[in-house]
Amino acid sequence: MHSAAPIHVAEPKPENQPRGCTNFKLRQLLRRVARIYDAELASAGLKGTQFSLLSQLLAHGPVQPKQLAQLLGLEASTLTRNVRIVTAAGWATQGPGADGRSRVIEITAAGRAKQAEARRYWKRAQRTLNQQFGAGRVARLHALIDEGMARLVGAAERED
Amino acid sequence: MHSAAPIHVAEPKPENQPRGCTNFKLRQLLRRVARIYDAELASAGLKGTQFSLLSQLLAHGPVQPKQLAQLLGLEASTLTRNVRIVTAAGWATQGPGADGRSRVIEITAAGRAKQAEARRYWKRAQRTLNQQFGAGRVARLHALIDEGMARLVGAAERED
DNA sequence: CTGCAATAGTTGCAGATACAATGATAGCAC
DNA sequence: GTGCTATCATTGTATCTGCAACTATTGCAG
Repeated sequence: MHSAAPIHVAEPKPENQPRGCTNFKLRQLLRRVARIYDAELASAGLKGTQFSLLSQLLAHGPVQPKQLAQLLGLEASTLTRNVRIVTAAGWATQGPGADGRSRVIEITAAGRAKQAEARRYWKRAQRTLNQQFGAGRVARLHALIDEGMARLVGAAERED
Repeated sequence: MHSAAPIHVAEPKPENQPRGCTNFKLRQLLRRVARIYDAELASAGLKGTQFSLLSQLLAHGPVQPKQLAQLLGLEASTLTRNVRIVTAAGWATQGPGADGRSRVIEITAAGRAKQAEARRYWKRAQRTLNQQFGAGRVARLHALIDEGMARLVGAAERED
């Protein structure tokens, strides 16, 4: 795509020179995938991002916003707003941190219950995706993402 | 399917039971990747999505919103708003369609110029990604997405 | 022709996301 | 202890996204 003139005659070997826009392809895929998860998670009244947030809070215990943002790979400003939503729903609380500037975010009992409830629907969504996308492909996709993300993170850190 | 290529390594046969949340992983990756593209495209005053939209308009000529939404894999309502932005910028126009309900969207001369300008920055972004993520990995990612998307689309169509 | 279902697009609402700017502290040099 | 700088969080602004509801047309059955 993204070619003014789509004249590529024969598919060149998909080897070391990627064709097309990775950003666009990823975006398209994410939209489809997110739809599957959101459709299931809606039964628990959650969005995929909120489920991820609660899961991360559950796994890491009380945590500082900055650290949580890093765990989720989000901008701090985005995290502020995402946390506000789950806090308003009563699934998490925000208290003062050790430091006067900082805060501590913690999952509540209601949050744990909601995460547990949603987890069932999440599993259904993951099963649906595995079945439609192909379980082997999903596994290879995960591996590719894990490898590539590590490199992107490394490159970004070297920039600082 | 990249089996026609020289066998580099014996794929360490990934498990057929993927671990982790595909939705979350994709989201994380997209955020990092989009950042690379958006940083470059900002030099042309464009976002990645806008570049995709212009490129699609360029490649397909005057097109109906519904069809354009399908090409981009977007909801019709999302397309309405995205088109509004590029229209406001003077990069596209919306006229009445053959049908009284429908419309026709078309790229303008300014839009072509902008896309051409942005294309240079897009290339830089893609090169940066290839270099950081690994060109081979990007190629494999594309292949995986292409295969998987076809299956997701097929499954979605069977649901209607 | 009338009424009703189907189709195309838009709007209302909610949320996700980032960058830039701002506020509020904290740390440190002197 | 005063002032500069670094750190952490939030707010302002803009965009992207989808679902549900609504509007405007069209097509068609009766």
